[in-house]
Amino acid sequence: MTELQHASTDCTQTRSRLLEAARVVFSQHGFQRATVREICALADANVAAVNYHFGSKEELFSQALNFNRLKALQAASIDPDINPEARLRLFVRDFMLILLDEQHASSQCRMMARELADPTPVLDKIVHEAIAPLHAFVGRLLGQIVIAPIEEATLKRYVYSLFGQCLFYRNSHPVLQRLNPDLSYDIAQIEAIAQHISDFTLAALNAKIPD
Amino acid sequence: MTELQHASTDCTQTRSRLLEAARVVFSQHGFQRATVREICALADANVAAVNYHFGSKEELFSQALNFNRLKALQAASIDPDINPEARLRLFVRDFMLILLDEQHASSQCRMMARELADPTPVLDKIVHEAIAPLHAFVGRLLGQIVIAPIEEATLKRYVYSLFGQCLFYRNSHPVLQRLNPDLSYDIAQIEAIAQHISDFTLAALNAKIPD
DNA sequence: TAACATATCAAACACTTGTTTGAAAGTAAA
DNA sequence: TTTACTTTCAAACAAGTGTTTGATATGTTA
Repeated sequence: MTELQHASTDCTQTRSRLLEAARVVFSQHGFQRATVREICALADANVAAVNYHFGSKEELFSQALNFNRLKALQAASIDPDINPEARLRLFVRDFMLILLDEQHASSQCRMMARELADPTPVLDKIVHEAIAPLHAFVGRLLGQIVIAPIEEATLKRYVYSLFGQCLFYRNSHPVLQRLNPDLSYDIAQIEAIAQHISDFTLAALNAKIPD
Repeated sequence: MTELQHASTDCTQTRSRLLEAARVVFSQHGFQRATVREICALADANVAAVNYHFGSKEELFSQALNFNRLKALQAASIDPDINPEARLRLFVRDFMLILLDEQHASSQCRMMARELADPTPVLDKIVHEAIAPLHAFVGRLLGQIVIAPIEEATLKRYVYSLFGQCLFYRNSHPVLQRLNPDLSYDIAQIEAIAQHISDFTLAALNAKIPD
């Protein structure tokens, strides 16, 4: 059986069930805490299935990663007919939906966010294929908003300030949950958060102009 | 031997060596990945020492926590003789030094920051004793800067925006390291980061006034 | 010194983890 | 059907983990 057949015929049912289960479990517990046994249980497969189909837990994680949604996000915020400020608002809104909306079936991206603070061997791939382009994209976007010429290093700090605000809601979620116990995000709340971040960031950027 | 003696006599040498080693190892690897064996090796003690002196790894972690530095930070930024904006700048500077300066012997605080995204049984204690007061403190500070009356929820989002920017440099450190491989922070760089965050935040807050 | 509590240690325990194995079941072509 | 190959499975493996144990040292007190 060739590679191509291996990837398309229905003998891959278990394989794709594993991938989907992996995304759920990894995004919930992170690479380290997620166990092969839990993934296999969710996929209704034998414990040995992961190593048979993927070779290792790490390779399963790597193949479960999917950056399509992040790429689509950038494509959607690139329309030249709308001004940069509005494009930023669109971007932040979609980004926060990816990060926070559990219904949004974007566990492929959420499983990524968990690993940023806790290096796994796959982090190099994540940074190279997803984060670096994303930072470059946001850098260009912010560069169009701040009209005055600014140094590359300064622009970088703006990018960090924006991502810092966004990622806080995901990274510090366990803390926020304890600070107000009835926390849960519906779409309206996520959009409100996104609007705050956009307002806050745009206000800071625009105030830079007079300098 | 009473409890009091137990805490003061020199028979506690091993005990305090364990506490110090725990702070180093926990702040480096986090609670989950840190191993009792590594802590004991660093403390030059037997593996059984942790359970003999503390009962469990978790209790060792709990006792190794120390919020004094965070409390001192708040006390230093409360001087009423300087205006709120300058107090904010002081706070952010000290906070970033705690978060980023490896020399600064503040591993007690850094070991805390690692756990925020990855709940351990001790997170409740951390949130209750350290983070909640810290958020409240920064909330009051920001409230003095934004003169116009704002809702409690809005103020909260300002606090999140500030902490998000600060914590980003710690939480996303593995990512930043890969984005520019020659990354390392000396005091001047940390102060530059702190200044950016303060500038960015104050610009955003001041721009809010006309609304 | 003798008796006693405390502290240290090597070894083992109990458990979880990712992974491997070898047999059984399923599938498709000859 | 027979043959060859793929997939599944229960069981075991190997390594790492926090913890416990029982003996041995150490220090204190009577």
